[in-house]
Amino acid sequence: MIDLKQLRENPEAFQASLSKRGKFDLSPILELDRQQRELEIERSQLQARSNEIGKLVGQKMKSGAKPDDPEIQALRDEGNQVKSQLSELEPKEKEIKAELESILLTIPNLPNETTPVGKDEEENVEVKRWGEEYLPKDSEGILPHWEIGEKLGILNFERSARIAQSRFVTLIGAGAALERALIQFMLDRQIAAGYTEVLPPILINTQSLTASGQLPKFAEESFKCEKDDLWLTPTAEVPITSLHRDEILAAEELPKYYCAYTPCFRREAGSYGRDTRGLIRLHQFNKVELYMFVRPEESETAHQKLLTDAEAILQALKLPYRVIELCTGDLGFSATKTYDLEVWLPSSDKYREISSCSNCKDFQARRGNIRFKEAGKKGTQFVHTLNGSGLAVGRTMSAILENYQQPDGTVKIPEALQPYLGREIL
RNA sequence: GGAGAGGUGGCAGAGUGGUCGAAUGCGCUCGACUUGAAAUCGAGUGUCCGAUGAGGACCGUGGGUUCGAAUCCCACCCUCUCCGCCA
Repeated sequence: MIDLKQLRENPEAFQASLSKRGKFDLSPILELDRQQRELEIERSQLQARSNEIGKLVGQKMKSGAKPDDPEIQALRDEGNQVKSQLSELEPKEKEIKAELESILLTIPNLPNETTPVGKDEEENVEVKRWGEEYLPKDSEGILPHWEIGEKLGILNFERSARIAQSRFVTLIGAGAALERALIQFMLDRQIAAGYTEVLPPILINTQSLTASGQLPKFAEESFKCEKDDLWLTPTAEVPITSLHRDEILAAEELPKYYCAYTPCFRREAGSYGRDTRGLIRLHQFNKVELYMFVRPEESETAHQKLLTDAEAILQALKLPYRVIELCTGDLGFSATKTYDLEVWLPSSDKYREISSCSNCKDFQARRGNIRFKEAGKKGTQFVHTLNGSGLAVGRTMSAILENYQQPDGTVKIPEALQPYLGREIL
């Protein structure tokens, strides 16, 4: 959530910043805010009088006055009058507050000053490439990963559609083992890099999705259990954001680095016909997520670490990738600055997103009311939160299958992964 | 699913209608004592709105009763214990 107080003081700057992302009209917010504050002043004055009356009656009763004493009767009458005035004001103020809140929740984060300005993914900026020496030399006979996988009998889509729907996969034998090995490999690396492993609930409530920014705007993207106010998590970012929701952390506890393996569930509404084959776009996939709670002054440095730690997995697996920085038009709702990692998929002759590393600054912290306090200092501050995939497991598997395929139809296992899988070749 | 208990400040835990935003203990901060530390003693210590003012809000959430609600009433949510079931 954007900072209403700052918006009030500096509306032009907010408007200018947001217009880099798209069209947003902030004037209804400012108007509602003005009305709300007016009502609040009026209301709290009435409440002050009401409190005063309450105290006066109490004092007089204590010093022996009878309840039907005219003086007390008069105060009671006034009290009733004040109450009826309040009962008119309160609902009005509540309504305005609720409306204000509901609009605020739909406003995305402000882009960072350093975020490249652009209208869509076409204008993202490539930051670097890595591992070009590992690119497959010969594109002759290169198969897409789903063909490799089905030939090896390690993944099956047809049967998965029978079990569930399209956009699901069943991993079989070495395929299941490879997935499991990748998860373990990624977690081990990230734990070594300083992250604490968590295994959160993957059914999560509406408040959690609101805190991280998936709701209210993107309800269509998540699966919901209608009976229970529970949703299937679209990414571990969501439960981990709420791990410290409504908490005031001690400053010494920061930074907090978490990594989490979870399945992720996405409805992929609006992507009909895109990536219909293979492991790239599924309703259910596995991911190892990195998440940070840091002090504001640390967040830019932390962002670099996050990126480095995600990259380290691709480097260890010797998978060629590039880093791009998202432009303002392609930035996710909660992010102020995002680097995507894109891994090379030779079958489509393209780099494909395998990780997205974002700094959300205080945006999620404000929505989730996640603060920290410095001992001896007055007041609290919002933490900064960052999240990044480290990495998407299914997409990693497809990259391995494609980049490590051999002319004889087998697939080599990256060296670093061999101890985890217990074999060198599929 | 059945029965019961309970949700109060960083934690524990008092508080059943009137200076209660809330006793007490622990923790924490500062100070004294000490060569230093521990122990002890003293002072302080919630959050939010608001202009670092006045004032207001907050004792699970939302309503209600009352001049006045942490305290009474209603609904909901959550947690715990026992039984059943179950991995």
